[in-house]
Amino acid sequence: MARLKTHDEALRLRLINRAAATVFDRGTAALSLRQLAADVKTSTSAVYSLFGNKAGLLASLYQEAARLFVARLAAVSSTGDPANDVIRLGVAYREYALANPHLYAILFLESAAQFESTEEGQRQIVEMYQPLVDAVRRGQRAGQFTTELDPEVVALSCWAAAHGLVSLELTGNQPPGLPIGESYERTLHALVRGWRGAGPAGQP
Amino acid sequence: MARLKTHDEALRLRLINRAAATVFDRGTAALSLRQLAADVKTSTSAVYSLFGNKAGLLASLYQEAARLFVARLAAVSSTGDPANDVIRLGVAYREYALANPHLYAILFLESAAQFESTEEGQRQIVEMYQPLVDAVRRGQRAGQFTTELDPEVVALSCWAAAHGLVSLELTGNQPPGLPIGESYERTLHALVRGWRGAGPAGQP
DNA sequence: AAGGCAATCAAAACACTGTTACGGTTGCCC
DNA sequence: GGGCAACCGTAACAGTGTTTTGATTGCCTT
Repeated sequence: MARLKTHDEALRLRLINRAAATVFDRGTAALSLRQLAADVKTSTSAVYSLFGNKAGLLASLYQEAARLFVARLAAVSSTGDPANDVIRLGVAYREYALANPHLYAILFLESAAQFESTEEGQRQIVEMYQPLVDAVRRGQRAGQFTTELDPEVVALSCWAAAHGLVSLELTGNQPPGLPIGESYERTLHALVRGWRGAGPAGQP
Repeated sequence: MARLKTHDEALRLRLINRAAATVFDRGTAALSLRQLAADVKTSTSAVYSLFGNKAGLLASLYQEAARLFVARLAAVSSTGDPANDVIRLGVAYREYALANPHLYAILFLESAAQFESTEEGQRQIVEMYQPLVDAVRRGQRAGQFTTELDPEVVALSCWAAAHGLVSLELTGNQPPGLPIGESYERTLHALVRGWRGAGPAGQP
């Protein structure tokens, strides 16, 4: 098993950085513990001492990816137009995903209920959602969104729209001849417009 | 390499069915060619003769999953209310995904630009999109959607919203305490409402 | 109709993978 | 300083996908 917090913090960092680099441009399936250990001039048992196993290493990468992601969203300043803030958060979401496709994949695609089900993972998810939920709440106060629903519900739908478009784009499941970049902001605008008024009933 | 269309079509079917069953309830990572061959009372080289390699086998599973998916969507009849047809297509989409999570994963999650980039894969994608595009086009004619955009764009946004919610649900990335099932139809309704009128400019 | 030939499947070897058991060295604490 | 636990290098284990080898088989041509 793993004993975590004694000696070589430096080795731990080197392993994490090298692993992140490999995953960053070749994916988690291409990450070999043997190769990783050789790259950092150590041996596989170091990985097992520090992270327990490969899943533990990937969990650490998950946390690192989440940290960067939260920072990216936090860098989106809030203006006096909350509805537009939601759009801008969505744009930042896509920018992060396109800039770090493999880290994004760790966060949202190949997680398969491994890290998120832990208490720490749940906390990370809530932290990632927070800026969007806040923007929606401000938008409700400003009369830009319906107040018949919890802000979390509206935020989830915006999150899912952004995630859906980005993930179709990254996995190559977009229909040919339809560049997603051109539809992206338009879709977010349409969704925001749809949440402007009206609950389950149909009138705007 | 593989020579495809000679002898044992029966063996090919047994392999596909068994592989589909395993992937269906344990995922592609848990699919071992050795175990698969043993289950069907043959040897690994049969797999290589028939499918080339594991990727080829998974490509065949992709086509099978796509076939089932297209059939599921085609089973959604079109009514006189196209906007509502879009919602019902979205519901069918989620039903398929929840009933066959691993096949859905093959189609949209772990594809990583393997099968979709082929010509056959592109054709499959277009075929899957078709019912939704048709419904949107009917909705445009009925005045339920803006006519300032191609129906493909509106359809893509609805597709992405459904895909986003379902994929967050399946991978466990939903924020705690927010069952997606309750927000699902509401989100689709909001999006349809948002596409009712107005192009890039903001007025409804 | 019989022989030759290419294709198909079985068995085993190869090059990997993650993981675990074993030892020696190292650093800390009493 | 000495005892002791922890860390990490080496090597073995179990499993994977793939390739090679070889034998059987079924079809096709002469």
